[in-house]
This record gives sequence, C-alpha cells and structure tokens, in this order.
Amino acid sequence: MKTSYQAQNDYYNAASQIDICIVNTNPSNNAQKRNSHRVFHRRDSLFSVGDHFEGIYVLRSGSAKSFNTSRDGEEHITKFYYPGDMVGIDGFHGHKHKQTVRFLETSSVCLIKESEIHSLITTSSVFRDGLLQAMSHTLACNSAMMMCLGTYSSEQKLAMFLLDLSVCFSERGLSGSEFMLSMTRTDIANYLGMAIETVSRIFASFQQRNIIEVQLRYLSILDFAALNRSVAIDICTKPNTSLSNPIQAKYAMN
Amino acid sequence: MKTSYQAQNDYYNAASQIDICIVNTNPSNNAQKRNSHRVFHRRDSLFSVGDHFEGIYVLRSGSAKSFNTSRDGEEHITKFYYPGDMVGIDGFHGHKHKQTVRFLETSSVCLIKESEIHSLITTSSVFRDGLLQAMSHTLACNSAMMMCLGTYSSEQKLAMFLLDLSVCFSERGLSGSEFMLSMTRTDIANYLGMAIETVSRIFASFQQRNIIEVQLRYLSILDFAALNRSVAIDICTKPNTSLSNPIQAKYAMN
DNA sequence: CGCATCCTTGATGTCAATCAATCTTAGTGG
DNA sequence: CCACTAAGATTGATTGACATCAAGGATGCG
Repeated sequence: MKTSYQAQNDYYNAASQIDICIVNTNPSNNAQKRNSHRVFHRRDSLFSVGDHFEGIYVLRSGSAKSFNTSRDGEEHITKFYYPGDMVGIDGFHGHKHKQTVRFLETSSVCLIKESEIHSLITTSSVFRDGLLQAMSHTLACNSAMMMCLGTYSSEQKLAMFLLDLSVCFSERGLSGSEFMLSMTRTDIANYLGMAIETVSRIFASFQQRNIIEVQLRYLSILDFAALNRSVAIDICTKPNTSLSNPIQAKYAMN
Repeated sequence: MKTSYQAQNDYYNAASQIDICIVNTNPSNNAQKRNSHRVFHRRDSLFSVGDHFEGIYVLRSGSAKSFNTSRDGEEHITKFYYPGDMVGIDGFHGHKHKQTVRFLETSSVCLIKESEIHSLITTSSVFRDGLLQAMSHTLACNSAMMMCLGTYSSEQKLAMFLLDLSVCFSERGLSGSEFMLSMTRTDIANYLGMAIETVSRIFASFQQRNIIEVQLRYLSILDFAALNRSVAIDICTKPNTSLSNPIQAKYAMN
C-alpha cells in the first residue's frame, strides 16, 4: 500500500508562541541560537530523570515522548511532543528533571538556557506572556488528559487520541486526516493506560466500521463525525442515548 | 467516637513560595492586599468555566476542588486545593478559565491581580522563581497523577491518595496521620476515576486490615508502611512479588 | 536469510462498574 | 424536640469491559 502522503514531522516554520518570541525579541543573536541546535535519533534521550536542568528545549523537528518511572520500574508516557512544543519545563523545580524525554525519530531541538529565559522574561513582555500562556495551556491539557484517563472507556480514549493528533498536525500545517504515527502501539497503550491488545482491537474495530484506515504506522481518518460521536457517547455501550443527544463537534471536521 | 484531633484547614502562616514572595517583596501594600481577601462558603464557586481571568488566587484557609466538564455534562475533579495553593493559573491562556473551582468548606482566598503578577515577575526574582517553580512542580504532580489514573489499581489509587493527603497536611504543619477529609466519597471517587462504592469498599478493607481508621470524614492512618507497600505492589493481586521487592518508602513515615 | 521487534487475533479470567437495597447523618421546618 | 427529607455512605449481587495469557503473522534491519 503506497499512498501519497506528506512526510511527517519535518522542520516547519514553527509558529509556536515561544518560537516567535525568540525570533521577535532577539533577532541579533541568531547565530548563537543556531549553535544551540542539536540533532538526536530514535531512542536517544534528551534528558533523563534526575538530570540537571539547563533550560527549556523547543522541538524543531521530529517527535518525542516524555515519561516518568514508577518505583517498580514501570514507565508511563505523559505526553508526545511535536515541532514547536516546549520540552523540559518540569525542571525548574529543584533544577532537576522529573521525567525522561526520548525521541521517537530523528529530531532536532533548540535550547533556551535558563539564564536566557530569565533575561527574556524581564525584557520581553511578548516572551513573558507566551511562556505564561504556554504553561497555562499545558495545565489545561493535563486536566483534559486526566479526565480522559479517569473516566473514558478504551474506545473513547483512542478516539480522543486520534482527534487530538489530527488537530496537532493541522495546527502544524500538515494533513489532519492522513498522517504517520511516530509512536508504537505499545507507546499508545501506555499513554492511554490500556493494554496493547486493546489498542489493536479498537483500531481493527474502527477500521471495520470505516471510521479509520490504518496500516501499521500509517493512519487515515475517514469519518471524523463518528470519532467525535465516539468521544461524546461511547458507541458500543449506550446505543440508545446516541439518538437523544445531538452531535456536538468538538473538533472541526476537515 | 470523639477523638481529639486538630481543626483542619484553618488559617496558617502560609509558607508557600508565592506567599512568601508577596510578603517579602511588597511589605508596603499589606493594607491593599487585605482588601483583596474574600471569604466563600461550601459549594460556592470561585470561578466557573469560561469566566474572565482576573489573576491568580492564593487559598488562605479552607479547601477547594477544581473540575472541568465534559460535553455530556459530566464533571471530573482534577485537583484538591489546600491553604497556600495557587488557584487559577489555567486562565492565562485566552484570559478565560478552563475549569471551575468550588469550595469544599468555608474558605478565604487572596487575589493577585494579573497586573500585579506582571510587575512582580519583572521586579522580583524571588517571585519569578517562585512562580516558575510552582508551575513546574504542578506539572510534575500532574504527570504523577496521570500515571496513577492510567496504571494503578483502585486500591493503589486510594493508597496514593491517602499518602498524598498525609504529606499535604504535614507540609502545612498539621498531623499527617489524623485528619478530616473535606471532600465527599463521591468527590474522591470522581477524582480517582472509580465508583463511589469501590471507594467505600476499599476504605472498609483498609480498616479491616488495620491500615486505617475511618469514620465518615474523619480519617486516621495507622500503618503507613502498609499503604506504601500497597502503592508499590498491589496487596491483593500479586502477593508473590511482595517478598522479592524491597519496600521503598516514597513517603516518610510519621 | 535469520533474528528481533512490532502487531494482530482468539480464549479466558478478573477487577471494578453497575444495579439495588439499606442505613446514617445532616439540615429544615412545624 | 422530633418528624421529615435529602444527601451521603455502606454493603451485597450481578455483569461487563478490559487485562492477561497464548500463539501466530508481518515488518524491517544487520
């Protein structure tokens, strides 16, 4: 199956707030900035639990995951990162990173050193607002994720995951309906707090119902409305309520 | 059953970073500060989803919960707040609050207006560091919570919840082994993503095993080690592994 | 090619949600 | 003060969603 789709997670003119800030406020030291760029490969770690905090990283290309480790050595993925995302904010507290960040593919990052952050915060109101808003936004996302983990069924979790990914790619100027998953099924399962077999089964179920088309890492969303419905009302369990409730589109349908 | 225990969640000389910051950096406008204090009662809302963001609140006494609402009207509690906690950081993004904060008992809060925040950030490095660290710490807590919701069994969730509460009260100068729960069973269940009946059953089970003593809102932890073990290795399901793994105490035992 | 990683699919077991009934506590008004 | 009500909490019985166990197929790299 050779479908034409865009290469994923390439460098793009990152329109993230933080990125804009740096460019706007510090046009002079672009050379210095470029020096702080670094390239990593799949399975490389950007930093690990306990590592000294140097500053915030901005992901320029590729993708990554962050996870923390429980006492018994189990890992739990808390977030996937895509170009433009800030990575490593968790390190301000105690100057140590609380989780590990590992790349899912060849990626490049740019470091904003802590000293830079402090000076930018005081000198640039754009940067300050950007940082506060980014953090604030992250907190809101975390809340949504907690709700998802705590109350959604496996099918709802996966539907939400796909819709979120879709939005994520759309925001980055890529197709929101056809993309490559840069993470394994194991990663997805871990992230959503379910068994890998369940992920597989629900993907199969979605495919059978013509909601998605999935072939290993390649994924295409065929029926956004169905996914949306699935998040609002679990398809399998309560078919009776699906008629009484109007479909509320949380996500734009492309 | 009339046991002597401290009144909970009273005003205390809040030692939170943010609090210290304000006092240290703005000793002049204490009068003004006091004007921004407000008192609320049980079931009152500090703000609701969509409300305009005015600034960050610091909880001075009492307790509160924050929750967001899904499309079908279901609520999900994302956090409980105790004196010294910052409330409302989620509002920076878009100047609107993304969740509702509601009080669990009579409480008082102090507002740090957005304009104040901006000026404090630029003028006071103590405040700046405090804010960044507090946010960073919150992110780390969120990660831990996600891990809990995603991978822990109900018993582990509840054990962790109790231990976290214990630490929370200890940090605030109250007893970490004997305290009042200011939230209902329903709130606890909602927060941990489980059924209220399960909460009740596990409380009963803990009590039977002499791990805790619980009488409605009153709770006393008798066996910290057991709770710790429970978090590390689920007591019921895998008794065979409990011998091979040494007990690693995440929480200090009081 | 051969090995390791990743993914899929079926059979079985179990944890916890749900349903249902009862009891307790707290709040209200006569 | 006590009846009355509503909210909160407990306990038991049943069911279902999902994890686990087990086996096999696909993919990709050295």
